[in-house]
Parts: sequence; structure tokens; C-alpha cells
Amino acid sequence: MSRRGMTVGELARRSGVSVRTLHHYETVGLLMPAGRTEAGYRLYDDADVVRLHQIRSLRQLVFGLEQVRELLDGKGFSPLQVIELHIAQLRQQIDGQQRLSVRLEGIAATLRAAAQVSVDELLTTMEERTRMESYYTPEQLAELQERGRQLGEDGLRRAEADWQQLIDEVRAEMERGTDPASERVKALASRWQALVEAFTGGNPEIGSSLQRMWQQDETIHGFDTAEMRKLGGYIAQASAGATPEA
Amino acid sequence: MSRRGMTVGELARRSGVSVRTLHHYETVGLLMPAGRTEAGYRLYDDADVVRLHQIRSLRQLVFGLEQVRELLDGKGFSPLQVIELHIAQLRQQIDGQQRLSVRLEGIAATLRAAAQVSVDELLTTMEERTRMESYYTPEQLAELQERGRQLGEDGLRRAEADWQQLIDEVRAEMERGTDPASERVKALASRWQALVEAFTGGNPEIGSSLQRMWQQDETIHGFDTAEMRKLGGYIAQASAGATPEA
DNA sequence: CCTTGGCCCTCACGCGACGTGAGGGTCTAT
DNA sequence: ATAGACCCTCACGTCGCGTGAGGGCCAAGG
Repeated sequence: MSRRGMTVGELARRSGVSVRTLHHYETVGLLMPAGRTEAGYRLYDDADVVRLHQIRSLRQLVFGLEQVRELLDGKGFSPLQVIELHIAQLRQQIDGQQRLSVRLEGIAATLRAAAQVSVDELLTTMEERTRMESYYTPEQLAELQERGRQLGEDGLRRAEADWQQLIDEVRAEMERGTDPASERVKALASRWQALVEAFTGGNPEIGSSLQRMWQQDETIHGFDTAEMRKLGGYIAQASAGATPEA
Repeated sequence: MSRRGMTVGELARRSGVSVRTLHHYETVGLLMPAGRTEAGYRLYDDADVVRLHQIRSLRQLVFGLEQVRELLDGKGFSPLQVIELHIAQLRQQIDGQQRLSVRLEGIAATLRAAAQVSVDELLTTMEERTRMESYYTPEQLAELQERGRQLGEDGLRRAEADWQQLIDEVRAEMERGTDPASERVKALASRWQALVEAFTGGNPEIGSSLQRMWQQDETIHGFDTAEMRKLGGYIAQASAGATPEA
């Protein structure tokens, strides 16, 4: 049977490709059947079987049937060049996808900590992520993300609530005109420092990146930076009075 | 101007997308212009500008305009679900591409060491790689590849030539009926062991994988394993006589 | 008023590697 | 003769637009 040639269906079954694929390979000139019956049925011989195997093999490694044909027909670039080119392209793709993946992870983590996850939330989270990516280095981002992961969703929510609570208290004291050197404000100041510390993880570079964000952006994760700067100044007075640090 | 709405061209310039893209977004119902002039010109308003930004943002993160529309229209899955699904898909893709990349590296390395790089070479190298992938674990493959990389192309070619040379000599002695216990054959045996050692790098698991290949495959990298087994037996006799090792 | 140049419009094909019918012959066994 | 399995050749759909083709709309200059 394979002596006299096999039909498309047979070849398809034996080699695991679809009949349509074989048709397609013929129309693009990649695999022409050795002959036809009087009725017009395609007949493939052993050489065709071999070539099909080659095609399927190369297909996994290479971009595009066109290149496969060029390889098999010996035109175009040398196999090694094609492979190396492909490797380079693959690397780029992988790189881009990995960056995207990291980005998505970060966004997903933030979303998971959010109460309700609307598209608005998603969009603002994305914007924030973009801004963060412009302030922090990839390593710093990874560090922040890792710390967030350890905290967990509840931990993140709690941290955010802590900030909100602290800000409210500080604002209240400031509006009341409490002396920054008072014990009450000093207590607030140390809570403030603790929260900043919890965020930066003691990494001074992350601290300075955060500073830059505070200075240059108008809002960070829903907090108004203008007010934060004011409150921060107040807190700084308390800290300066409380501890002899710069 | 943006009060009364802007034309496609303006919107395109201001947001960095092509006019065609805006047309396309309209035909798929993703971004419908707020209105039209009497002459039929599309007019976009500020809300459209916002929506376009949203579309472009989501577009980077998500597979397909369809999903973008579902997200923006609030139908279908929740943003977080979509993101997580996308992450999973991305991971899979990255995984597959990385495996492919490793595979290509291995093939490229082998090809670089080959004298002439024909498509035949490529195909047989691929087959061999496939066989190797079925015998060695990924870690072992990585180890082998690393060792090959350190040898360099010339080193690999030299190793291959060494084997060929050694095999010829061993065969000659065997055909001549030389006693395996003779000094001459013992010298060959130690060279043999050294070459095997150089290949396995002293890793016994790689050694046993190699054994299995020798036993089960008919040819390895162009060497006839049937003959290799015979020669190996002869060498083993010499080694047994030479050293008291098992 | 007419022209010129720069907008805009609506089709509609092209890309890549096939999937999926539609509509209709061929072969084999009953 | 007929059923059922196989084969044939179109030809459209996929996805996100790019790239014309062929033709109106509009503002400014001659």
C-alpha cells in the first residue's frame, strides 16, 4: 500500500496531521504529493512521508512555513543562522512576556487587596503601577511586591487602614494646633516612622524613591500627596524634637 | 475644539493610535464616536478620549479586543479573574517558549561544532536531541550542555575525533585478537575511561543514562552502538584485568 | 469661481496556518 | 443499486489592524 502511495487520509492518520493541513502544504508548495490517481486523488509516496516528518520537525523550531520551505529547499539562510535568529527572537519574546507577567502579578496583588474590584479599580491600579515603574527600579519593585506578598491581602488592607487612621489623627492634632514637641504628637511620629519603615523594609533606596514620588506626584494610592507633605512636615518637627537624628 | 469634539485625525495624533485603528474600534463596537458631522465625519468627545486611553491600557494586559470590551462594558468575568487567567496563560506560554529556547540552544551548540551545517545535519541533530531528551532529565541535559559550552566548538570536535581515533584503534586490536589483558589494550582502556569521564563529568546518573542509551538505541551521534557494545565489552575485560574495580 | 492640498468617508484585500463547512464526485462492500 | 466512507475543489472565518482604491468635504490662494 505504501509501495504504490497512500491517500491524504492515510497519510494524515499515520502522521498525525489533518487532511486540511496536507492540502494547505500543497497549496503553499511545501509538500507536493508524488502523484494523483485518475480520479484526482492525491497519492503520497515514502519520500513524501519523510518530507512531511521533516516539515513537522522544523515546524516546531522555526517561525513560519515559509522558512521551513526555504530550509528544506536549501535557499535563504543557513540552518544555523535561522536557528540563532529564532533564538534571539524567542529571547525577546520571553523577556517581554516576563516583564508583562511581573506587571500583571503586581496589579493582581493590589487588586486582591482591594475591597471591590471594578474596572475603575483596575485602571487606577494600572496607572499607579505605571507610575511606580517609573520611580522604582525593577529590583525595588520586586522587593516591594515580595513584602506585599508576605503581608497578604488582609495585611495590605490593614496597613492601608492604619495609614488612614494615623493621617486622620495627625490632621486632627495639627488642626487643633498641638505642639509638635508634645508627647502625643511624638507618639504619632513614631507610628508614622514605623509605617514608613514597614513599607520601605529599611531599604534606604526605596525610601528615597518614595520621597521622590511624594514630591512629584499628586496622589499615591489614593492619598493626596499635598496634604501628606504638610502632615509629613509636622511629623518631622516632632521627630526632630524627639530624637537627635537628622 | 475639544469642546465640540475632535475628528479622527486629531484624536489619532493626540493619542498615538492610527486612524485605521479608530475605525476598527468602531466597527467592532469598542469605541463609538460621540457623533458625526453632517458630512459624516466622526466626532469624538472627551469621554471618548478617556475611553480610548482605557482601551489602550487594557490592551497591553489582556488577550483580545473582545475581552477589553467585556471588561469595559462590565460583562463577562471580573477584572481580577481576567487578569489571573491571563497570568496563567502567560506562564504557560513562557514555559513552553523557555523549553523551546533551551532545546534550540542545544541544537545550535551541536550544529556549531559540526563541520558543515546542512539541513540533514539539522534534522539528525534534532532527532538526536529528541532522543536525548527522552533519556536525560532536564538537569542532566543542562549539565551536559554546560560542559559542552565550556569545551567550545573545537573542543567538541576534538572530543569526537578522539573517540573516532580510539574506536579505530580498539577495533584494530580486537580484530588482531590482542589479549585484553595486554598493556597495549589496558592503555586503550584507560583512554576510553577518560573519554567517558570527560563526557559524564563524573556524574554517575549521567553515566547510567548514557548506558541506557547505548543499550537501547542503535546509533548515538553517528556511532554504531552495536559495535560500541562489542568494543565496550572488550575494553571492560581489559579494565577488569587492570584494576580491581567492579 | 476654480483649483490645490489636506482632510475625511466607505469598501475591501492581505497577513498565517490552517478549521470548517458546502457542494459534489469516487470507491468499496453489501 | 445504494449506503457509507473517502476524496475533490472552492471559499469564508479567524485577529488586529495596514494599506491602498476611489471618491467627497473644506479652507486658502490665484
